Amino acid sequence: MEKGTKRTTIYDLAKLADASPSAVSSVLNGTWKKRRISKKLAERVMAIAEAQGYSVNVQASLLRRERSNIVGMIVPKYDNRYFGEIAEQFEMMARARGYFPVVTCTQRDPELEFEAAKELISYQAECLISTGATDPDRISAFCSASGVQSINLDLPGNDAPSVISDNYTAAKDLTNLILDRCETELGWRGPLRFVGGRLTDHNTATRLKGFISAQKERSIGVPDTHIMATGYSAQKAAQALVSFRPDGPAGLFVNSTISLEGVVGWHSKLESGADQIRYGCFDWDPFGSFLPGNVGMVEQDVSSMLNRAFELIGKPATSNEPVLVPCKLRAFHPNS
Amino acid sequence: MEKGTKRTTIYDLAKLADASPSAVSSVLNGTWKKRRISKKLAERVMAIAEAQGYSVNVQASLLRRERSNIVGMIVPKYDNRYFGEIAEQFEMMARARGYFPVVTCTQRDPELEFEAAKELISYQAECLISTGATDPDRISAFCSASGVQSINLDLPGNDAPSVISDNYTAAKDLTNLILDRCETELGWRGPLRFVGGRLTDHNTATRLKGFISAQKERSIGVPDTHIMATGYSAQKAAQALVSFRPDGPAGLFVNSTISLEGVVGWHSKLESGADQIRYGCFDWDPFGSFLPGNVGMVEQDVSSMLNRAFELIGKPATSNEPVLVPCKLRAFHPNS
DNA sequence: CTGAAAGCGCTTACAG
DNA sequence: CTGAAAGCGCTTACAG
Repeated sequence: MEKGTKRTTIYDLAKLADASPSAVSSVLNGTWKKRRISKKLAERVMAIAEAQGYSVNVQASLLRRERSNIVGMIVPKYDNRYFGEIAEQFEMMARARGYFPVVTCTQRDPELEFEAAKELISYQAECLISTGATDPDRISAFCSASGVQSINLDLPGNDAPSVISDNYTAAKDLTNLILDRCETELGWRGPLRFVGGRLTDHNTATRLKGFISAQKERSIGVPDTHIMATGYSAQKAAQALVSFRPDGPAGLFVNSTISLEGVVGWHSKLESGADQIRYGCFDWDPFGSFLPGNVGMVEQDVSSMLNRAFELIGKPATSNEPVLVPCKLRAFHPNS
Repeated sequence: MEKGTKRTTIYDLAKLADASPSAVSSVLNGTWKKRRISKKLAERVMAIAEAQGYSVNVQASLLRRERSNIVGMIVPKYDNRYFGEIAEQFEMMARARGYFPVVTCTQRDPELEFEAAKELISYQAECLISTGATDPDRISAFCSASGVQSINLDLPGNDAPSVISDNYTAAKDLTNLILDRCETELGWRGPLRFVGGRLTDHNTATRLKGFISAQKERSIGVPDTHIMATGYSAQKAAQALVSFRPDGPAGLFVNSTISLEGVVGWHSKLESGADQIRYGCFDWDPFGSFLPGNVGMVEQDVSSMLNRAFELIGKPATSNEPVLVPCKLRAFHPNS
């Protein structure tokens, strides 16, 4: 409970306990047992430390040990449940493993991404997880130049191990769900439309493949005009749809909850035929099941992905072939 | 681009540049101009540093300077837009001011909160912002014992300056909005019900006051049974409503988007009379405007709150009287 | 059972 | 214009 401008150090404690700084240090970091320091001294030191509100200067301690315990993560945004959950679970899991997690949000900006990575490395991060990074290879290169391990999450890279969702299978499953619902509820057989994302984005491209292939298996051809991958934002999704005024049944594969916002906005403003629309979304949001027309959503398995990522930490990279993690498909009740 | 187990240090650079470590250090941290080091040497050093992929060991640098640049923030959850936005904006604003932001998510667990605070202080955080903390005073006490500044955000404390939303006014405005809509759309005049949160929670209590007082001004008395502040979770909100089967018009003041989930679930399962229900929510979610029956939401002004908080950093505390920041009320189109 | 000493990588008054 | 030296707070072989 000392009040002062300077924080208490082991030297202060040593003086108060009438012991050497070495002994104090050893008591405080738990090595006193094997240094065979007397229980009596140990207890005295611990009591004094407690009374002084002492807390170790980790900066100094880790500098000496040449460690940092920091595992860094960069994440694009907290504006959907997916990344929010990733950040949250990452923190908990890292802490449970004795690391000090530092998560940085990089606003989907490649420059910020790289700056954040450099800063984390300056702070001696021991491992860096790049989540949904636009340019993961640039970060991996910088990391490896600094002797720091890097791992890609959500979006794969070539120069470091990657853990990503099995986008292809999940997209296929979702497409089949939408098709089934269109058939049973509307008596309509497709083809569906694909809304949101960018085709240059790996995940979008993979999902599109699943989308196409599910329909191909039913002998449904998808015209190019049905692919509306115009970007990541509610406005862009809404824009893509502005010229689309359905005159009968229609089905949409919505890529990400961000696009979903735009789709729902468009849907709610249709003056007629809204009940002839069905859609499903790749990504999860708790309000999803209450949105009219929404038949189901894909929830990515964040815990499993992170578990796989943590398994890679500290291990030498064997292969950069992405680890694929299955997603969960959540189907909603029929819109009768 | 050196590859090796050891990171490059200023000593390595000094050897390569044939200069002293002091000179290298000074070149690299920008003080070389005032130390009048020759431009020639400076440029040589910088070129070599670049070539070696050198990045300063901030741990060592800040230890020497007796600083850390770290500003810590603890936040309960990323499971709604409010806290997600707080974390995101905090990071950007901190970075813009030259700090190294570290955000920790504490799962609404008082113990985790305190542990996280201690850890942040061990890492020499210079200031700690406690957002929505269950026991902010405990954290303030620990901080002040370590000579670290602390600031409360979202939820006030007694032992450190607080920046919070003007819950009373916003709740009153929201209540008035719901009442107005009930009157014009349903021809019904209340009283409304209050759903979600805990009365022991400061914000809930304050919002409840605004809720009551708006109705009092219209001479509407609110029976105790209309106050259903049974906790923070979708299930609890849904549970509270399970026995409530309206046989006519009804209006709900929903406290937080977490409770909103429960309310919307309940609402969507009503077999009849759903169109006679109106509700508004204290907190913002982008899907809010698409939820049937939702007349409007309160959006807390995250930027302003954080601006006020940053103004306090580094300044000696003058008063612990909470700073109140106005909220924005977002009204949705009539559900005619 | 315990302490003196060296050193983690940096910075900065001080003395040329 | 530049370097040697001390020191930030800790840890840990080493020598009693």
